[in-house]
Amino acid sequence: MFNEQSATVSEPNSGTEKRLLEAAGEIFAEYGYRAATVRQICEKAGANIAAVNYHFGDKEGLYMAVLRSVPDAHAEKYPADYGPGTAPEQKLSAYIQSLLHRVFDEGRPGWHTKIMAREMIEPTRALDTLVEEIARPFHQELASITRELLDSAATEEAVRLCTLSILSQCVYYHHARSVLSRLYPKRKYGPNDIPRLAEHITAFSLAALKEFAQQNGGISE
Amino acid sequence: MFNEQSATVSEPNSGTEKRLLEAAGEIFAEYGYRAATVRQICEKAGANIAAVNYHFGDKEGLYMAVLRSVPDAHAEKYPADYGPGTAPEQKLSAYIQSLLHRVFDEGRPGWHTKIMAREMIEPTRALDTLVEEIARPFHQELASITRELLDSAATEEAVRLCTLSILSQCVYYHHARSVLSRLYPKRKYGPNDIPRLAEHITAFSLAALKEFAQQNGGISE
DNA sequence: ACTCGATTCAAACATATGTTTAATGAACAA
DNA sequence: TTGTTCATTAAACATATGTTTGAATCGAGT
Repeated sequence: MFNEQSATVSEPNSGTEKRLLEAAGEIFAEYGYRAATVRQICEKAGANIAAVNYHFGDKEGLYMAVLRSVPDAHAEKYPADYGPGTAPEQKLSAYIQSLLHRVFDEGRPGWHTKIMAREMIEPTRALDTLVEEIARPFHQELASITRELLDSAATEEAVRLCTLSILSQCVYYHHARSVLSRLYPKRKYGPNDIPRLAEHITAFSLAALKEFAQQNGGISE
Repeated sequence: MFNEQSATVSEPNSGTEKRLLEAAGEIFAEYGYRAATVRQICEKAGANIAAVNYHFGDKEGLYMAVLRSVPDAHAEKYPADYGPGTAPEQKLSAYIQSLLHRVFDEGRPGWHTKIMAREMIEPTRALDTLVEEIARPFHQELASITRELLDSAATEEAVRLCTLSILSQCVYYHHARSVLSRLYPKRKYGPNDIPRLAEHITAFSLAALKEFAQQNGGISE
């Protein structure tokens, strides 16, 4: 068995573990679990090839550790800081802006988004954890905002569909960025466009929700 | 060099090529270019391992041939059949339904959607071809509908953003299906839900577009 | 029946990659 | 000092996978 202690309990090691996690985060996010190689990761971390197996058992152990190691670096970096008395319209705007920042972030919090995007297409055993710890609270937060904006008589299913409609618009610019950059080479759809995109998505979604609210919860079946 | 003739010109071969293309389409769509193995493909096609290299040069040649071999099997299977006099609202509805069918299709036309989804996350050299031959006409078709629904004074950029907003909702249920099935295990979001999803997306998008049209083209900057 | 090109086949080859192993070093306690 | 434990290292190992090779097989034309 490998050194399981140091993976969970922080110890005064020589930092190899930390460097390994850091390097693995970048590599996994950029190349995906399968395409990323332990040699690549170890080289970037300045560690020996056997370091991964020694510290994390195997490649999958390292992957899981990476996901566990970032208990959500995003929330503190791009907080959707609305108070309890804020109007739901402003909450939505803040939420969308925050999510777009997260989506376009290239640094550490960006890992989660990129890795999640890959897990969607090519799920690994880590997906269950990711869904429960990250996706579900994220969905629920937006769902509560949507519920406020819809009529109180709105079905849970209507709330859910609208939530997904809003969410999909935000993540699309990340998912489809390789296609968009080829379709519209002049428009970059990069981090600089966040304000413009956020404004559009917010207006688009608010308009739809307002209309639905007037219709008493929209397509309640 | 390999037998390049038979890859382009149809000849009375013993069908190995055709079976190879068929098998490769499924495997590539399911596992992605990288994870798919030529042994897997050859086994499914009932061909020898060397068949791929003989008929297509290498694995990438087979991949390209697969993409080239389906000049769009979808259009004939799920036509968005609206005439020239149709109201734009109905065009949008038909377009969304058609796209959802395409997205959820498991058979041959479904290849394109699945492969495109993978190319978005992990682009190969085939992406440029895919974008020009498939994504661009598809985007433009929806853009023309959006343009009709928006005010005539709408910016091209506004049209583009709204088009992407609509498109994103449709593809999201495919992209995120692994996450959605875990988030809401009771709701399947499978082929059976196409009518419901289409109705929601159409209503959501139409409501937003109507509002934008009243505002004279929405967020024209 | 024979020939020749195209096709198929089993086997080998080369490489990439995750993993293991045995040796070495470093820090520290007895 | 000596011995023990943890960490690191280079090398080897096992496997998977794309590709190549040379022989065998098939089919059409003469």
